[in-house]
Amino acid sequence: MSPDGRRAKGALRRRALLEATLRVVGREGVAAVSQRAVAAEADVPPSAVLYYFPSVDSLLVTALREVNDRYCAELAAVTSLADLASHVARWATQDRDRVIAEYELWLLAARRADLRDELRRWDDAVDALAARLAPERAEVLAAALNGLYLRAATVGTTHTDAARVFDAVVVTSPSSKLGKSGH
Amino acid sequence: MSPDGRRAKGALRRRALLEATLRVVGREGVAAVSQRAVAAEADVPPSAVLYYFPSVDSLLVTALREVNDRYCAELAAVTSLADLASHVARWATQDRDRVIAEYELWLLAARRADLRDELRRWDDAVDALAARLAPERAEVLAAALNGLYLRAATVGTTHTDAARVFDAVVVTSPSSKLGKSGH
DNA sequence: GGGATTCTGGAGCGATCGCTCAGGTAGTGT
DNA sequence: ACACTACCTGAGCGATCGCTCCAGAATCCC
Repeated sequence: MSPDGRRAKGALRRRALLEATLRVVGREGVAAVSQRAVAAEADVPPSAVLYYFPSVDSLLVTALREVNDRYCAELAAVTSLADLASHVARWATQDRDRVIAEYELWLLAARRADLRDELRRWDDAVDALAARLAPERAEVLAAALNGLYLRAATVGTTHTDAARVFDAVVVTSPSSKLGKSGH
Repeated sequence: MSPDGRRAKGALRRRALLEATLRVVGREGVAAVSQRAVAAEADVPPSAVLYYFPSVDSLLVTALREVNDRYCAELAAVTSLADLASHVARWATQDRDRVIAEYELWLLAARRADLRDELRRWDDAVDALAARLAPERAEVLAAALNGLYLRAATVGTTHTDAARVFDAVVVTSPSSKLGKSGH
């Protein structure tokens, strides 16, 4: 192993560029990701972008893969429907920009054949979570989660909103919904 | 009323530009909408774009509003859950490009404050439909519809898939799902 | 016909894009 | 100190962007 100080510095800059890319996507969208915009956000010269990545596109793709990693990991760590509801509520309240950024990247993946596998990872993570939390209602839960995720990008969804929907998914009878809503 | 041939011709070109815009969005995404790209798609000179619309952006916004009109009208015409399921299935099979295009425009609206009302129209149309088809389960149905719509852009959802999810939304007991699945 | 209005479209300006490249800088091994 | 190598960067090229401008063609009103 050579603890080459040069390489270490380089790896640090590479990471800074990736995070700068995510910030730009969150703030202004995928379309705003350009060599110069990311460089300015990361406070490095524009040519550094194309030194660490073969193209601007590959930088974007790498950032997308990283976002997907984080999302899948977050879903994998969810332990219960109540836990899931609080995640959804947090997305809708604090992380709205992040949710929109993820949607933009998701849409990018939906359009490009070479990113199809990233879409699968996303879907598989959702399906696995749904199957784990509500085996008999997995399909509905997966659809509801995706739907709430979409709503989170639109308008503020509160914790009780999300919890109520998930309750309704697994409840034994719709009339029992009168039992309790606010936990 | 004056059947001015000049204005009639102009209105025709204006409409051709709008539909060309939607085709470009469907095929290559919002980012690909440029003065020259739309002009080429509509087979008019580039300067015509900025004659009929004050800016490229306003052309895009007008196209977005039109897409939203169509989507809301389509939802308003749905009569039953079975009907809704067949719509979802058709989106996923034949209209995948259109769905992706609508998502791109939806995302554009989610990011811009001046298009917030279009987002509301979208959500209201979904909520109204859900309340109409399943009054006691409106929230879940709305979330599930949004979730299926998202899945439609990803991977092929069949008619029975959608129907099964909607059945599960309104079914009285999850154990009754054993009754019939493949219909 | 004449004149006003509406539409058409080519030229081109300044800005930005992704990307290339030659040369400069800095850390490494001896 | 030295050459060596890996890392870094400013300048700039060709292409495209949104948009302006203006001269000409088409059409309606009189």
